Amino acid sequence: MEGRLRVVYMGTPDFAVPPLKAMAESEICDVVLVVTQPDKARDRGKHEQPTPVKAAAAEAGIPVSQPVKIRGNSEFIDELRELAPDMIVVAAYGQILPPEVLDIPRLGCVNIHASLLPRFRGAAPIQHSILAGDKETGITLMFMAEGLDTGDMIAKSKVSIGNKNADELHDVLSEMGADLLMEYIPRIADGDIAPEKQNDSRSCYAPMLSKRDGEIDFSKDAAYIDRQVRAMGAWPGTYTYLNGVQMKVKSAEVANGGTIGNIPGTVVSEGKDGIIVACGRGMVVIKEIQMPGKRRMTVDEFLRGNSVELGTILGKVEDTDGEQ
RNA sequence: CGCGGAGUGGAGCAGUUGGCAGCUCGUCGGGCUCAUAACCCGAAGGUCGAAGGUUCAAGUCCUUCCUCCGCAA
Repeated sequence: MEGRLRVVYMGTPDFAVPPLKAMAESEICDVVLVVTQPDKARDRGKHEQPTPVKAAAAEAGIPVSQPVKIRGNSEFIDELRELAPDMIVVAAYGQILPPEVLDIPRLGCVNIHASLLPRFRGAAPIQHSILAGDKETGITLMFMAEGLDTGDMIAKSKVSIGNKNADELHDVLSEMGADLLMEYIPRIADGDIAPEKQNDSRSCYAPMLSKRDGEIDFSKDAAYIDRQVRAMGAWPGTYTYLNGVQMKVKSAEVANGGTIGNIPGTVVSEGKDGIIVACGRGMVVIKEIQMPGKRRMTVDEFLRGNSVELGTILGKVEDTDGEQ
């Protein structure tokens, strides 16, 4: 390949930061513009905060653009066209790119997706791969098409899931994404690739998660709850209710023994190792929790100053709360 | 100025209408026991987040500030 590639980078959350940094430090391309979602008022205090990608771009001295909406925004699309990028690289940007944008770069639009496509197209592939109980997941580098994560695949990189939670997997995948991207940028420029179509019949979706996806249903299988706790990670996090008060479950796993006969959610044992709770099938031991206004702590710590009666049933108190 | 909770020995908590600062666990010492995360006896360890104010007297009431956290996004 000849000279440096002109690249426009689109991304928003932490996941998209390592690839941006890798490109910014690279000799093979110039990131001429970073596109990220508009700042939003978030967190306690409600102050507007830059997206992680914006912060990283600022540090690297790269100009940033934050269109509220790209589709139908001819002004912004013209701007992109004038930049004449060789390639647009996208990682968890948060907006669907319209066809006019996909056609702009000479070498195409390349997306870094955190799953082994065609499995788990969509917004939350990492979480869903854990929740589904998959043994492995990975990164797929692909060309973007009009559909949601349906484009031709350029390369994949795999990782075993094991007992990793979503946060750990996120960090690993994010770095893998950066590595895979840097490995393939020159090859894409030289045409040294063999894009592969996705087998649509084997695809499935990983829809965006909501807060409610974090509520534990103890009537489920203990193994499922174990996966749920790992899948939800820092956000949305898993929770249940202890005597009517929300209790975040930060860490839990399947407990040995398969006692039956208890109502799901019943606390059957408590001690240094955690609180053991009956599930629809099997039991889980809750090891780390967080109560409102309190910091995250181990169950051992919690029990020093609080007591949980055996037989207490965890879960939402049935009352007039007519929300569903 | 989005709503709200919390800062008390190493850890987690209690502390009533202001009146000697407590509990559980841990730590250290000793004892019992074939033995133990068990049990018994004893000890150390706290400027009660910071500063100011009210009071004979403030962990407790008032003011300001700092830190942590839940909801909401």
